[in-house]
Amino acid sequence: MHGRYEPQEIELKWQEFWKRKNIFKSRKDTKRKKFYCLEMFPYPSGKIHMGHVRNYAIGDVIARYLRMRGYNVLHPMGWDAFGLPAENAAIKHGVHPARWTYENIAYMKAQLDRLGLSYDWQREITTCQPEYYKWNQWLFLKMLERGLAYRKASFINWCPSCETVLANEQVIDGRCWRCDSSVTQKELEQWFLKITAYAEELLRDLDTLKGWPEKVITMQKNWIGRSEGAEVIFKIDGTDEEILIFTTRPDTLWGCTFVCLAPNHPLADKLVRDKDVLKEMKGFYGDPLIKLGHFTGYYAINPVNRKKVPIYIANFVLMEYGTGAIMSVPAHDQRDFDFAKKYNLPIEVVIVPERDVMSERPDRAYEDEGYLINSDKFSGLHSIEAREKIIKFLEENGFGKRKINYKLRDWGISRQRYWGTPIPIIYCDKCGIVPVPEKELPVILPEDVRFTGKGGSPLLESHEFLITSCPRCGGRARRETDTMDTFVDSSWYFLAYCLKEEGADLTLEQSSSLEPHQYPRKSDDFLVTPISYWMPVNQYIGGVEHAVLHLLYSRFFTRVLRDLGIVNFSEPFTNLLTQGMVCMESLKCPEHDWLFPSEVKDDKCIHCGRPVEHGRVEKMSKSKKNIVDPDDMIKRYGADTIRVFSLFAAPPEKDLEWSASGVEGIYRFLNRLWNFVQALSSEIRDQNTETSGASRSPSSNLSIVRLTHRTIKRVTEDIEKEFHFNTAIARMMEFLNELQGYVSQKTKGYSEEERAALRFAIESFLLMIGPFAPHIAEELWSQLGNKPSILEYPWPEWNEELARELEYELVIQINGKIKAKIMIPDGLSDDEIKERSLAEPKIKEAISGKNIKNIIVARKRLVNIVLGN
RNA sequence: GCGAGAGUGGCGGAACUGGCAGACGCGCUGGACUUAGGAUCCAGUGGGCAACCGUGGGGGUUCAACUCCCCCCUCUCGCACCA
Repeated sequence: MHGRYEPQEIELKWQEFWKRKNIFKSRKDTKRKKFYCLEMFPYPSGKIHMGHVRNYAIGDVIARYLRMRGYNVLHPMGWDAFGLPAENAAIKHGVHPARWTYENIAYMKAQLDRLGLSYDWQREITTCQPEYYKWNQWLFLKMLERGLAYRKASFINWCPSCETVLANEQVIDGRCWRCDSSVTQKELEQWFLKITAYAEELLRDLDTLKGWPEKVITMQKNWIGRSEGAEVIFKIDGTDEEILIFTTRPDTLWGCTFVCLAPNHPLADKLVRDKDVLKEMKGFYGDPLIKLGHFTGYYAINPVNRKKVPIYIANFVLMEYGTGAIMSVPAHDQRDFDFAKKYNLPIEVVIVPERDVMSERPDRAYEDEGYLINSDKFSGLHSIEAREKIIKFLEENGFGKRKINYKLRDWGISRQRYWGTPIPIIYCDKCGIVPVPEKELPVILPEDVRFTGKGGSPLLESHEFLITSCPRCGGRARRETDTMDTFVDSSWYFLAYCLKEEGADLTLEQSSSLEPHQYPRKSDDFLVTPISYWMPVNQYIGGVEHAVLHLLYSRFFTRVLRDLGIVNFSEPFTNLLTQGMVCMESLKCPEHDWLFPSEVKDDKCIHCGRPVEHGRVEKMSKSKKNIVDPDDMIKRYGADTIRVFSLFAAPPEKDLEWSASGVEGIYRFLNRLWNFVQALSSEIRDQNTETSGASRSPSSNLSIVRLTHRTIKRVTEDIEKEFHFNTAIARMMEFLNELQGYVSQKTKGYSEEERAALRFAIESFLLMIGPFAPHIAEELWSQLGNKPSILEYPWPEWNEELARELEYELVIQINGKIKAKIMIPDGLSDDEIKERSLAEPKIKEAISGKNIKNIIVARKRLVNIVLGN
C-alpha cells in the first residue's frame, strides 16, 4: 500500500536532515571552480512576502543546480538590519529597535528555512551588529583620509514626516520614497561620500557589464548623466562681476539673446533689487513647466560677439547642475523659446537644417544638428564640427573652456536617526572635526536611549554617548550624533560573507589581496584570500528597484576598496538578474471595499454576498489586499509547490501573476509524480543499497531511455538559456505525462531491461526536479532505496545520439500552405525527402498537372513545394 | 517630452539561427469511477459548417514572417526643466 503525498511531513523531515548534516556549508577550495550565487538580502520587516519567496526560489534553484554541476557554490544570506521601520516601531509600540529587529530576524529565518532554501547559515551577517558596522566606520575613516568623505553645508532633501534627510535617490516625484510625504529643502551640515570622483569610471565600465540587463545599464547611464560641452564667461556690463555658464551647445553661442540665473545663484542676491520677488521665486515649487522669469536690469556681454544681453532670474534653471547659470538660445532650445515668447525677447536663428538656406521666422526651436549661419568665421560649418572649433576658440581667447558635467551628485550619508551606524567623528572646540582613531572602533550605538519621535535623534539625549574627550587634545568634545544611510551597509555586504570563512576569522583590513599576512597557513592555497577566491558574485538576483541606488553604490564602494588595495577587481556583480514583481488581481466589494482573496467565494463577498469587482492585476500590496501570505500557502501545499509555482508561472525577469488555481495545478503535478513513483517503486526499487543511486543510463534503445535523454537535454538547455525555469518545468511535466502514458499502456509485467529503463527515467527525473522541489525529490529518492542525500549526486548527463529522435513528422507545404504531414526516419538526404513528399498521395493529387517551380527542404522540419502558374 | 521594454486563445505563458503558431499549466466541455465530487483518471478544447482565417493595425522583403525592414496605435517601466 502506498502512502499519500504529505508535504508537511516530508519537508520538515528533510529540512531537519540537511541541517543535521550541515549539507549547505561552503568552504573555499582553490582546486574547485567556484560560483557565488547571491540574492539581495532582506530588510527584517517582520515576515517574508511573495516577492522574497520568488527572489530566493530563483537563487536557490541556481545554487542547487550549479552544485550539481560540480561547482563550489557560495550561497549565503543575511539581514539588512538597520533602518527606519525599527525606530518607528519603537516610537509607536515602545519596543526597542534592536529587540524588534532580532525578533523579526528569528521569525523570518525560520520562514526561509521552511522554504528549504540552501543557505550556508554559518556565514549569516546582520548589519546592526558592531562587528559588522565597525567596518562601515573603518571604511568611512579610510575615505576621509583620502578626501572621499567630506562635510559640507548644503540644501538637502528633508522629509518632515520621517524628520530626516533623504538622498536624491530616495526622492521620488518630490516625495519621500518611504512615507510618500512631500519633501522640502533644508540647509544642514552633512557628511558626503565623493561618488562623483568615480563618475567617469562608473559610466565607462557599464559597457563591460555584459551580464547585466540593458535596462539597468541604461538607468545607471541616465543617472550618472554625463554631458560634454563648455563653460563660458560672460562679464556683467558696468560691474566687475562675471557669470559662468555651462552649455552643451557652444555652436549656438551667436544665437544667445539672454542669460538666466537660478534663483538661488549667489549673484542673484547682488543683482536683484526687489528682494521680495527673489524670495518668492526661491520658494516657488509649482508646476515646473510654467516658466517664471524676472529681469535684473543688468546686461551680460557675450564674449564671442561683444553683444549685450539681458540677465534674467529664471525658475527653470537649477543651481545644482552645471554652474547654475545658462545662456539662452531661444531659436535652438524649446525652453528658452517658450521663455523668450513669454517675455518678448529676441530669437536669432544660427543653425539651419541645410547649408546656406535662410530660415523663416520659427514657430518653435530647432534643436537638431545643422549648419551655422550668422556666426562670424564659423558660419557654414556643420554644428558638430563647429562645436569643437568654437571650444578651441574660447580657450585660445580665455573666454571659456571645455567642460564635462554629470548629473550624479555626491552621496549624502548623514541621517538624523538613531537606528544606524554612528559616524565615527568627534567635534572638539579646539581641534575642530576629529576622526575617531581606528583602534577605538567600533563606536558603539548605545542601547539605553528614549524614543519620543520628536526633535531628531535620541542620541542627542544620550550624554554618555554624546560627551567624550577629544582624541587629539584630550579636552571635552562632542560626538557626531548622525548615523549613516543604511545603503552604506549594503554597499559591501557581499564581501562580508566571504570573510566568514571557516577557520579564518578575518577582517576587511586583513583581507587585502596584496598582503595576505594574517591568513592562516592551513593549506597550500593560503595565498588566495577568501575575498579573491569567492568574488566577484557570479550571479546576483534582486528587484529592479535597486537598479540605481544599491547597485551603483556597490560599484562605487568596490572601486574605493580596490584603490585601498583590499580587493583586486572593480565590478562586484558579474551577472545580474532583476526578477519581476509578484502581482495579483485586486478584488473590491461595493460595500466592504478591498477584499482579501479569502474574503471572496464564488465571485461574491463573503460578508454581504454582493458580486465583487475585479480590479487591475498589479503588484501585491497590503492597501489593496491583493496579497497571499507565504505561511498560509506553505501550510496548505508545502514549500515545494510554492517554489515550483513561482518558477513556473513566468520567466524570472518578467512579472508573475499569482493564481490560486495555478498553484493547485502544481500541487496536482507533484501529487502525480508522487503517486507515479509510489506505484512503481516495488518494481524498480533497488534492494541493494550499496550499489544504488547510480542513475546510469542503460545502454538499451528503449523509447523511454531515449525520452529520458531527450528530456535531460532540453531541461538542461532551458536552465542554461537565461534561467528559463518555466519551460524547464514544462518539459518535466511533459516527461511525466509521457511516462504515465507508457506505464498505463503496459499490460504484462516488466522485463529486466524495462525495469532498468524506468529506474533510470525516474532517477533522472528526481535529480532534475531536485533544485526546484528539493524535498519531494529527496524523499522519493530514498524511497527508491537510494542512500540520501540526493544532493550529493551530479546533474544527469545526456547522450547526444540517444537524445536524437529516430523519426520525426515532416510537414509538406504547397506554396507555403500545409497540405500533409508524414512520419519519416531521421537522416534522410534532401533528395530522399523530396521523393517521399512527392509520393504522398494527397500531394500527388494536388500537384498533378501543375508545374513545379521549386522545392525547398528545411531539414527536420518541412518541405515547401512551389508551384508555377 | 526623452529612454527602454512589451502587445500571441477565455487566462498565465511557449515557439531554435525566418521553417507546423498556441508547448506546459489554468479554465472550460464531455465521459469513466463514485452515495457524492470542489478528489482521481480518460478524451476534447484558437475561430469558422467549409474552403479558409488567425500573433496590436497598415505596408514591404521572402518559397516561407510572431520572428527581418518601414509607418502607425496601445500599454508598462524608468528619467523628467540636467542647459
